[in-house]
Amino acid sequence: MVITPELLSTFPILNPLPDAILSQLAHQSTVQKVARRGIVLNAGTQEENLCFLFEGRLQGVDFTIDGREVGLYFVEPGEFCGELALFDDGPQPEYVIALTAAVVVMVPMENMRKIMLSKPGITNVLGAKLASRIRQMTYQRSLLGLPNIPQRVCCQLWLLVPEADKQSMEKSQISNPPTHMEIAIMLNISRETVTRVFQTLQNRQIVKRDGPTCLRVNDLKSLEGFAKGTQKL
Amino acid sequence: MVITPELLSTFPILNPLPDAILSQLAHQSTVQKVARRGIVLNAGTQEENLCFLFEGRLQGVDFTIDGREVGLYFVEPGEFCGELALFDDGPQPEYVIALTAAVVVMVPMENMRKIMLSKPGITNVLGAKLASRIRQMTYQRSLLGLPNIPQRVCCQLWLLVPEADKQSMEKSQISNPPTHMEIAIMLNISRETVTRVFQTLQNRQIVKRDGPTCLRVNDLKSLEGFAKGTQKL
DNA sequence: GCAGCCAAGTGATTGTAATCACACATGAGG
DNA sequence: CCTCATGTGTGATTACAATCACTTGGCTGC
Repeated sequence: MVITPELLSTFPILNPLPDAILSQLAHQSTVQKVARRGIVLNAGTQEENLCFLFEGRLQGVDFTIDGREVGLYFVEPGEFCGELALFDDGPQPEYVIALTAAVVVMVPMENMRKIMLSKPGITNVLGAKLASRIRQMTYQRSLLGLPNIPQRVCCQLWLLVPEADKQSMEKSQISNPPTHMEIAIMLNISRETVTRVFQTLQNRQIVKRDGPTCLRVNDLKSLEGFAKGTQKL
Repeated sequence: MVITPELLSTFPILNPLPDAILSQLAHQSTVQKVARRGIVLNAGTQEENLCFLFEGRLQGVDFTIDGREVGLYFVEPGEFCGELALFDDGPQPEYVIALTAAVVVMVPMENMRKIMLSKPGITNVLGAKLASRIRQMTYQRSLLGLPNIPQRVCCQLWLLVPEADKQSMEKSQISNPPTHMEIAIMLNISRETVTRVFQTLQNRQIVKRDGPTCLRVNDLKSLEGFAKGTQKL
């Protein structure tokens, strides 16, 4: 598969760049197909690529001292990851793995850094990205503080509901939902516990599995209630 | 108390700035004494000051949906906080409170932003600061993944040991250590549990209280062992 | 078509930290 | 000096999620 400037410009952060730079970047970048569970970015080493997600879903993961997996964040199509080194030349602190088969565009860090230097606008956008990452991590940390585990799960589920559907409060659906295990490591709970919460939600017709690639949310109101803590599961 | 350019230049990030800019900043900034438990930065609103810590120790804290306090990070003298809005103009996501009586220098966000624009070097340093914050949060998140609670406490304690002393592996001390409660909210555990771990450490002569403002660490090796998980408490 | 693998479902058991309800110590401030 | 607030120490009890040990179900690839 060949990388066109048009393809690059589908990524919000690259979109404002002039065509000349985009086509240059397009030449230097590579497309990679990653299998489910495949490693996209390695921890510990200095990454030489910025990773743009075209299709699929990624997850940033870390490990505890005793080897347990810890889930940090999800990456959705149109987003990118691995940008930390752009700012401090340090090693990538966490792994990024593919939760589904995914297509990513790898843009060499060096080229990106040059663009950053010449285009303050891009620096600002990248800075804003770091800032939003911190906001997200702060929120995720506050989730971990919830002593009520089912509520924690509902909050995470609520986060996965598309923003558009949250307004209308009609039925919604989550495509390619993370596995129970993937949710479990994000929330610091066991896989079985996630399963049991899902069982309860299904019994109450709040969510419903629709094949392996889709989770229907039939009762957004209730889900929100459990997430916000106004109703107890 | 009056702010001199010299005082500002004691902060590593401001140090490289030319004297002219420093004296300008000095005029625009204010010193504030904050009482223990006093609020330094408010969450939810857009902060108009960058906050440099001169003396004391601060803590970034957030709250869960159900109102529990969550500890995010500590701020040590020479460091600063509240820099998120510089990048995305968003609201401050977390509170910053004083753990001890503290002296802070408040630098108006607007002025700092101007300097950022004119001095790419400063932008880089600020970007690096965000990056290091993400690294710190990632590490802290991995701590929360530890199922062994005493180990979690020891890790946090180990983090508070001055870097210099970690090399020599001699006795060390932590001045103005956080209270048990402050540690508890960082680690998502109860205050009593922290107390009990400290009891065990004291019984084994690994740490020892030396007045309310100092915690002596007599056996760094053991503490490290517990933190890394090579020994069990 | 079957083997093998991974995700998910489920019951039984257990450990362990949260919680509650105190007591005590210390220091600040009127 | 006494009071109050705050931090710490401690036992008893309990709840609740982790863990273990399975089974089931669906998909993939040979």
